[in-house]
Amino acid sequence: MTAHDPVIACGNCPIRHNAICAECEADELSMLERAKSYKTVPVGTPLARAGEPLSHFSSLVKGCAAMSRTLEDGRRQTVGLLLPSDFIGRPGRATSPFDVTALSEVTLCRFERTAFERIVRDTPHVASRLLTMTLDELDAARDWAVVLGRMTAREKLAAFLLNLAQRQRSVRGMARPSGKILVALPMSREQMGDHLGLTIETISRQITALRKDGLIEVPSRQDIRILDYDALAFEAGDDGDGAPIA
Amino acid sequence: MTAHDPVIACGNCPIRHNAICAECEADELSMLERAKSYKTVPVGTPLARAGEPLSHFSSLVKGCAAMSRTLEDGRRQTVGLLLPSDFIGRPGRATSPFDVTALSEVTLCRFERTAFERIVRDTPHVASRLLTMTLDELDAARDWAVVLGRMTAREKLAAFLLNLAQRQRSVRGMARPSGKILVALPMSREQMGDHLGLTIETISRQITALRKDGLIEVPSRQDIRILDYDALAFEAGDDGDGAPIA
DNA sequence: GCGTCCACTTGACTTGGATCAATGCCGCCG
DNA sequence: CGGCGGCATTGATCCAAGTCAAGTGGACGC
Repeated sequence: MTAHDPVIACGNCPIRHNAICAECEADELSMLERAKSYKTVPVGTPLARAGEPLSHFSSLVKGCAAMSRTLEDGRRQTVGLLLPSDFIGRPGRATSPFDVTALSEVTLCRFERTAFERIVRDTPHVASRLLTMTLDELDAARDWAVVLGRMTAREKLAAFLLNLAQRQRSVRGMARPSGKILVALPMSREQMGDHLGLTIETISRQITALRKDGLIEVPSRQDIRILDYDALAFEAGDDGDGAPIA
Repeated sequence: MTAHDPVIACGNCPIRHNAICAECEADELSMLERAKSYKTVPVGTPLARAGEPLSHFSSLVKGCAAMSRTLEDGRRQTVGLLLPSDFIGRPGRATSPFDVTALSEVTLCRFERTAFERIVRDTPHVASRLLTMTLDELDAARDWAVVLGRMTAREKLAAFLLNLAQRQRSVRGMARPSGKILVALPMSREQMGDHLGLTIETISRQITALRKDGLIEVPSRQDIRILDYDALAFEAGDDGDGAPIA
């Protein structure tokens, strides 16, 4: 993206990790250092509420959160699952268009919003990195539209498990996995339903079906072991051409 | 977003229109001028194919296009409707993740990809504008997920008509409309179905239903007149709080 | 160790939208 | 002007997922 490769790493904080490079002045680094602060919150904490002001731009360092919208009659749709390296908020807008809720204990790397806007404006590496991240999120959101609009319940569940497996692995630095993979479900069946546009009962039935078909094991409520990655990818309508399912 | 307001306008081309400002050097302007070229193609032209290289970054100046993915079994989902000011392609990636097809005669303002990447890198205003546009598209894509995941066929159609009405008006510089509005449908029933995750028959039935309920008129196959904007917004689950339906 | 609670699972039935099958309508071309 | 072809509408039926209603089972407190 830029002429500089990221060099200086900083734990799981993607802003500093990806946006600062050794060739650039130390000023940028110290500016980011001064502006950022870490915060850890327990499971269930609302990190943002739709329409309400958001004082910080944050990047998720640890844990898992869900971005969702709830209609007046109670129907809820999760529009994004946030895992480490994903961000909350945006420069140039004071309010969040969605609710964001911590699905587990969550650690955030936070930047006060106006300070962050200044950083984005003055630091081409950060702006460039943020653009790349946003474009990637956009592609992922559009991929997910295919799942929501055109897939059966079984395909939706398979796509979800594969997506989760890939993202959990990629955080740990692994490429496309294969064979048996233990996937940690950081959410209840209800939240899975909200993510996939299904009811809790349908989620439950499809988990049972995939289990009976030998594609997955369910060691506990919050874990699913994928027994045959490629077979599950086939169920998800992924023809194996590497097209990412979100 | 930036310290500079856009001043120089250029027809419907959003890059130059929004990204260049009178306070900045003339160099930026002439660089963009040299790099860009216009191209007009007839209805049905493929503007991009999923997985295949994309030589240009383009912005849509006139007409309408659909971004879609087709599964192997023929199921298709439109993941984005492109209207004037929307863009095709992205810096930093040579291939398109989706098919893009012209739904009408389309005029593009095109920048050769590597030249555009240089412009984005060297011109903070363009980069900043592109980031804002991408963040807006991301919000819109996530809003659409609520429609696809949680709405009934009737609600989906209502949301679609409202969305189209708003976007067609906003191009012409109007805010949220009300009363009777003629919406031009730049697509077949099949393409509407692909956009909403419904079949052609369901689209047809729901149009008939909304017409019989006095919410819309159907003067021709490619036009729908909204008779009561607020009532239609109610059908779409829009509580009128101004929350955009995509 | 025993009850209680709550999330999950399973079963029975309903229903919204898909599917299959005509039929209608309009534009176009000879 | 008349026939042809493709899109759109309408009707009849089917089925996947939703809804409503019991169970189950593991975690936790007492």
